[in-house]
Amino acid sequence: MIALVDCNSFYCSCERVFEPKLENKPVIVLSNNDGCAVARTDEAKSLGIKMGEPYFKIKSVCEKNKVSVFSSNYSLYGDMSRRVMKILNEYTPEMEIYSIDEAFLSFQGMKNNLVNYSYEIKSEVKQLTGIPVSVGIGPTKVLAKVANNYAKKNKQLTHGVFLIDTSKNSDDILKRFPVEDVWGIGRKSAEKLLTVKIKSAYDLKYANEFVIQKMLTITGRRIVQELRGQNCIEMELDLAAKKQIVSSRSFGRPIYQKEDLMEAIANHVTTACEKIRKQNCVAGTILVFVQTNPFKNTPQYYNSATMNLLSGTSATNKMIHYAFKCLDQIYRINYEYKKVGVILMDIVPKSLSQLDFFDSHDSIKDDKLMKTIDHINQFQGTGSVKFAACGVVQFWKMLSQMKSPNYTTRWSELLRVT
DNA sequence: TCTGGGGTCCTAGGACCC
DNA sequence: TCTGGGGTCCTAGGACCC
Repeated sequence: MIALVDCNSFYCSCERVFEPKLENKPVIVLSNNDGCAVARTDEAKSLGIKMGEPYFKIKSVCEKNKVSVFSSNYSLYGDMSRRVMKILNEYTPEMEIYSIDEAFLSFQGMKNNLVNYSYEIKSEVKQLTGIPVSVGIGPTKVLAKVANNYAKKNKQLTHGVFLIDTSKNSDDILKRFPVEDVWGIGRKSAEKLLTVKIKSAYDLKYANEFVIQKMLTITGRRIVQELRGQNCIEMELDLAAKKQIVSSRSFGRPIYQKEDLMEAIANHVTTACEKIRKQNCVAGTILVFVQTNPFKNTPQYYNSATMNLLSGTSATNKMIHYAFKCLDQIYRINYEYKKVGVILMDIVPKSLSQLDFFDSHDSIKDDKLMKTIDHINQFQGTGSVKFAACGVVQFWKMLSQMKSPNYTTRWSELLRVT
């Protein structure tokens, strides 16, 4: 059996840990730039606040109902996530960290009462971190997901833990489970399935798998089989290296000048290169894109430029240089830019990277420089040393007006109890 | 005024090879 | 009238996830 442990309204729960008076009150957390609601507590959901809804549209609802609104605080959520995952790992030798707030736990070969075991996990996580979780258990990942969803939606009945198997009684759950809520079935697939009258997880489970494959490709067929209790989606036990690394951000205000775009891009390159060095890899291709605001009634422009490097690199200085060359190709004057980003691709382990005859690969000097920079920034804080191209004022920075303190990652912002 | 960011997998079709 | 068969690699775009 496999368990899916999922933190309830994770970002909101993190905020509540350090502000307990928010318990049982509506809380939402906004995306970057204070754009959309990306996490809502049950209380906020029942006010009708939808996932991904722009904040400016719900602001009045929030004010009227005294909803606590937070900008996202990723250093806090990342740190809380690490704490939760560490505890989960003590309950199984095999675990897949699926996202910042979810993990699959293998219960293979365990003889315990799995439901009771899961209650134990749930209460330990709550006690040691303050984060409430729900646990779904099933013979496959898809069924564990169904079980988790059921546990979350029926808290009174399940107390946050639910097991689903391949027995007849479980079919009753699947009958009442909308097919669009099945893991891997999105809006488009649900629309297609509706044309052949498949509306529930139950309908999908007993559909002809070859017909489903025709409609939804092999991915859809796998879901059918998983619903039947047949394992098709493997557990991924070790942290796979990223195949592409993206750093991008919307601006807090409209940007016109090339110099400002360059500054932002230099920062994105810095972030992306730090990540790629962390996984001991180099990138063979860089892509830079620029974009105006599609929601605004202004002249629209989107463009990107790619550069294939002769030899892979992870050196920030080199990559900034290439990124600027890309920008030269796509920058057009007089547009109101809203967003730029950098994507690193063709990522391979540094040890396997092809060197080049004319020394455009990472020289020993570059390697030393990057190591030193990473080391300083690790101990003195991100951005303590950086390339001048990254700028100092950074007035293009994003909005983040309601951010909570970095309670767990910054000495100066520790919670004070008075 | 105001609408996020970071990923993965799959397929069709083009280009190319013998 | 009439033009093979089998294969690989690459890319863009779609769909999905959190």
